[in-house]
Amino acid sequence: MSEVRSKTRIGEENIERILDAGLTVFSRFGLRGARTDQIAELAGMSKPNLLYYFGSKSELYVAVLKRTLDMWLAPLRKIDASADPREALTAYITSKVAYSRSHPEASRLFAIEIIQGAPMLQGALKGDLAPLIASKVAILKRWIAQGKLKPVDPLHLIFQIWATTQHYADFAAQIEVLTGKTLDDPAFFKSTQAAVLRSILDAVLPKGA
Amino acid sequence: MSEVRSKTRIGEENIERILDAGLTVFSRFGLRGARTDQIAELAGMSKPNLLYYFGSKSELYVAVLKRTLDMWLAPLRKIDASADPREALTAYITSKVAYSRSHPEASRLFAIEIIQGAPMLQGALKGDLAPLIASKVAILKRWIAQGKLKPVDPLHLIFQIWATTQHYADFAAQIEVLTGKTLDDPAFFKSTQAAVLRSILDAVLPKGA
DNA sequence: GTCTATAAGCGGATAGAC
DNA sequence: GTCTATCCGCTTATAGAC
Repeated sequence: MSEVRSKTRIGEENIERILDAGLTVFSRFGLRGARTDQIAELAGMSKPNLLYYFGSKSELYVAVLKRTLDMWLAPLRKIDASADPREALTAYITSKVAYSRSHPEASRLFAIEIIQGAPMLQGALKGDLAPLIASKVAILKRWIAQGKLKPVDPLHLIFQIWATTQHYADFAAQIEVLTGKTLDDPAFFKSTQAAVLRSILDAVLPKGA
Repeated sequence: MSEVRSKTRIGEENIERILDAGLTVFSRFGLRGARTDQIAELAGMSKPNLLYYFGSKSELYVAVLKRTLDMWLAPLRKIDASADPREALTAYITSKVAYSRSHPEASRLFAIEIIQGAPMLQGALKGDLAPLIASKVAILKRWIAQGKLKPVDPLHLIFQIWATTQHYADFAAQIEVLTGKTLDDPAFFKSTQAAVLRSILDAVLPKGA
């Protein structure tokens, strides 16, 4: 609720370290399951010191969510009506898979929050995400009307992209058991990107496009 | 670790109620975040009484996971080499989406467990799931060799099916914000099933099949 | 088998010295 | 700004009567 303290260099550094540590722990255990102790230790400081910067555990949780959300939505914002659909979708899907490799914890953080009913994220979903999605749905509809995409349901298409790209971050533990690989393996990363891209483009691009 | 008590009718009933309540709470908060109190209340009994049947919270958690896993894997087991690929995949995908409607909590339970690194499920993944997947991958490969499927990566195909079908259970809160609908809405359920089915079949069935 | 009461310990948050 | 010490509520689990 209250303001985060400190604007000195060392203070800023500590805040960054706390937010990073918070992301790691919250993305694994959610708000309830996370231990403040664990976050403080990971950030390399004492628990009271952490609480000097963030007044409470849930305040820190909200700060982590908020910081991560912008980065999370960046690739989607880039989809532009004037772009070529194939190129725009390719760029979006490619960057989403890359994001699952570079920021799996961010993906898992939102996954846990949403699985729990998005108690802290409801506002952001309704206030920020919903209008953003509405505008992108309009773009997809225009492309469909122009015959540049097959007449698929735009929302289901977006869900499909999210599901398949984020799956490799959220379910990495299962994927590693079944394949022995992670996205950090260059060959596996490449085959993943290709498989996801191909299945979606096949489903939405008109024949011969 | 220890054995679950009681084999009387009333005892069996209580055990069922506890397992059901455990699924509801664990699927929302995971092992750490779940409160034994809450599970007991939902099961309509006192906490000590719950602990009479299951010695500890994590023992109950493992029991819930175990009970749910079989049901979870049932549709996959049915995929048969002698079946027609289109029919087999249609049946599998259709039943997975139906399962996301009828048992969203089961889906979310595994999602949370796997996001957390599958600490309790590692054994089951390696011992039960891995061999099962290996056998289904072999079937998919045979179909590809016979020209009945496009030459896609079988594992990525399975991941794609899991991702897109389970997404509607795991991210239901987000989907409800964005569409105003849940899978309990008959029209939305139908459009979801159609969209998921079409995108995957389009991606894997040879042209004209 | 089920309850009330309670032990035992964890974990979030604060006090106050430095 | 950071630490040690500590408070206190909450949660798991047990004891023991019924």
